[in-house]
Amino acid sequence: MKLATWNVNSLKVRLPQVLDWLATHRPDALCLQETKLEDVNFPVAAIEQAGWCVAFAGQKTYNGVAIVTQRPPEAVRVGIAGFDDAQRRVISASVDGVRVICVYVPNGESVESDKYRYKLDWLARLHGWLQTELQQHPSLAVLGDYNIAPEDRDVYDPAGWAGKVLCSAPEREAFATLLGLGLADAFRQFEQPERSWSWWDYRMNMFKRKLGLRIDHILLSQPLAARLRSCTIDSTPRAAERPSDHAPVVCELD
DNA sequence: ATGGCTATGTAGCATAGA
Repeated sequence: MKLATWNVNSLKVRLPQVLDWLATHRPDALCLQETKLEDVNFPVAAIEQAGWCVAFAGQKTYNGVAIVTQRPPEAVRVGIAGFDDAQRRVISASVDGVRVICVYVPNGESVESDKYRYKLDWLARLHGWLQTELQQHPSLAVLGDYNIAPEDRDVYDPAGWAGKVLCSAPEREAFATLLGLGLADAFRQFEQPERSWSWWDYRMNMFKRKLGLRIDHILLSQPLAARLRSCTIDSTPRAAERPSDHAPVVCELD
């Protein structure tokens, strides 16, 4: 079984790249973030004509999440239960016995921003909800753009980013608290190349200079972690014409 | 060099991303 996540930064712009990537990699589920499309404008027909199923929850201009699957997704839910969030950042579905949760964690803007407070509150609500979800769904995968670089080795310039949004201690503690639920960071279950990133700023030729952050993650509950065989970041789409600033992260399970 | 790109909404720039 293959699971993946990709912040596409506008599905309207990136749809051809997404369809190409799906055809090449044939995941059982691909979680998308930042679709930036209202549901009425979501390209359901194009995705279904390519042979895929899709569940989605979007809004105008910002945010928006989706799960593309080979087989019809079951028990689709939008959002975090008990949290009336106007921003479309979470969608979940059951796929072949696995509960797949697609998350787009708030960016936070800067540690001084109100958006940073929202981010930390949002992460606390995610944590509380996942606790109950894990009880109901032992085989649980949480994939998405977490907007957190968990450790200094996930940052091209740890000293320069120290204490900044994406790297601040409260954010890293929130991430560690998610791992404390018994979830494993799939990427770190293996030896990986040093300086592995999932996001590169569009500016200053950061991709060509190999300067980025690892902020997109796949977290797996223990039953799924026991089936984990690989986890990689596919940086090839980042080198394409008009790329997303994020790369897909992929894991394979027995 | 607190800029630098890219996308959206909407019609010359503002907001947001990270």
